[in-house]
Amino acid sequence: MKYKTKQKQTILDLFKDNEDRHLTVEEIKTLLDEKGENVSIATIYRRVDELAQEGLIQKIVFDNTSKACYQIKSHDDCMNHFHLICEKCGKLIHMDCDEVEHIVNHISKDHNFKVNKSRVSFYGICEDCRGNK
Amino acid sequence: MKYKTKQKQTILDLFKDNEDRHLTVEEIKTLLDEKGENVSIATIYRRVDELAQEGLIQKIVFDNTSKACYQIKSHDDCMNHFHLICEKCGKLIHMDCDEVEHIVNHISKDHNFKVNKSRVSFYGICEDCRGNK
DNA sequence: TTACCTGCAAATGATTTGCAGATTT
DNA sequence: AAATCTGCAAATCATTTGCAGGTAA
Repeated sequence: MKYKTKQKQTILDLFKDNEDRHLTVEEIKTLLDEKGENVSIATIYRRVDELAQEGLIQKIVFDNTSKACYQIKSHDDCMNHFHLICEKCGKLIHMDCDEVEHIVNHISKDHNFKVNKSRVSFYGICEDCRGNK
Repeated sequence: MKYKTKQKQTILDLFKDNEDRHLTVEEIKTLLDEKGENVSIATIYRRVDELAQEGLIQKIVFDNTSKACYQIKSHDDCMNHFHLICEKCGKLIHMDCDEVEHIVNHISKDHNFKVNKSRVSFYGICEDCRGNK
């Protein structure tokens, strides 16, 4: 991180405190406001974009929304990380699994494509909602 | 399709003529204009949304853009369909593969989640660009 | 005839940008 | 001091909506 400001650090810290969550820019704003850390929306957009460029967080846009989400990248990244999105209750389940790794190997070997990051989302009905039917 | 208008049919036909492509609303507009079929942007948004609701086409938003894409759904759908997106040249490769099917089975069985549709994208460097380096 | 459509132009929502002053290196 | 930042307000871009006719069932 060549340039470091209080605001940028504040934003990054928030991601560290929310390792397992996706945050929209608006959620970031609200969470920071609640902590008494006031960072303007424009700055959040700018820093979040930069953090994504620097590879510290990852940008994700789901098909059923118009807002971008951001999430901190851990060393194992999204390489073995799935999203299960319930179409009924909207719940987002993070699922860690070896299956993606298998695919990545397959793609590298059989399709000669070097994978840097992945996005794997499944839309459907979650356990709870299946029960409730 | 309970209600059918010339415009809606025109749009659906365009998707049929472009089975293998993702189209943005703007691309649809341009392609229709070129064919002398004038459908307003607002109508395209409305019909494309409806077609997606009806399950005839599918909405996709990639992480590196702010525009939604739409693509016709074939009977085998996106259940065994991957996206490989080259971060260097921007190329989008469609890849049909059994691997997704394996995962879907795994999710249903081991995670008790009924999958209706999937979104599997890998970002990285394609064969051509690997060679060019 | 009634329900739903169309195009247009105005409205909305998310994101970006220009600018003047502040902070980091 | 120079580079890059910040907040604010205005601008932009994609998408949505209200309305006054038009078309499909």
